[in-house]
Amino acid sequence: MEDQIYIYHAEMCKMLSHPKRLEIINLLRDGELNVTELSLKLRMSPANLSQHLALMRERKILIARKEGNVVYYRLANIRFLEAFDILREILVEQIRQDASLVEAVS
Amino acid sequence: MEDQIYIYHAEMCKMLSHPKRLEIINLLRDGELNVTELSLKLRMSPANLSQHLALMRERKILIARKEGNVVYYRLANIRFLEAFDILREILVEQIRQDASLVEAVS
DNA sequence: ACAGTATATTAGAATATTCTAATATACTAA
DNA sequence: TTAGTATATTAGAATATTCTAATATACTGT
Repeated sequence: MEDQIYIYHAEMCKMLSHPKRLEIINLLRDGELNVTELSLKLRMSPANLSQHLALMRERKILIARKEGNVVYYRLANIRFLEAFDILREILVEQIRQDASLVEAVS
Repeated sequence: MEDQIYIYHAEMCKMLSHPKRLEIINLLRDGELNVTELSLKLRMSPANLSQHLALMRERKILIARKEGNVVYYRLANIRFLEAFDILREILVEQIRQDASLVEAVS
């Protein structure tokens, strides 16, 4: 079924549909970080973070590497950053347009 | 708040997180289509389609143009297709890798 | 004004997602 | 072996999303 590819595609997008998961992707832009480091930077509990990381691991957005007691995460594919960046650019453009609309009215 | 941009970004991704909405974006790749046309191609009820279109309009992913009785939709920004295409490429790559893994094992 | 067509909206049930809190597992070092 | 640290898992309540079915609105042609 051709439909199936859209279902997979949507599932991948779902993984990008949470502010903290997006922030995780952005934090891992320059390389790997462990769970404690991520937890501090994201200002969220390790338990909750761990749930998001598990999802992203399952959907092959992240790869985990265990070293002793510590688990390091990195992006499974650098191209996720391309998609991330394009969407953010579109967003910034839209916000800018909305702002200048408000300008024009006031 | 810097967090706010991640929230907007996630909301945009949410709009891409449904198979039918992704198919809508792909169908509008080459220009506009009206609701009846979309409804036929997507094999979904006009009522349900209309709900998805409304969401995508609100989030400025689509633009509607009314001509008499008929409403034509088009992409608000062609760059959504760039994001769409990159994610699909990543996906196809992943599926291909999984397939060759199955090969290797069997 | 009326019937027919195109699209939109609403209500509400079914399902999915997300969080917090509690508990479990894996490892390290004393 | 025991205590401490890092990470993961589970249960379950709160919230959000999605669908179907019914109804509403807007327009066209007669």
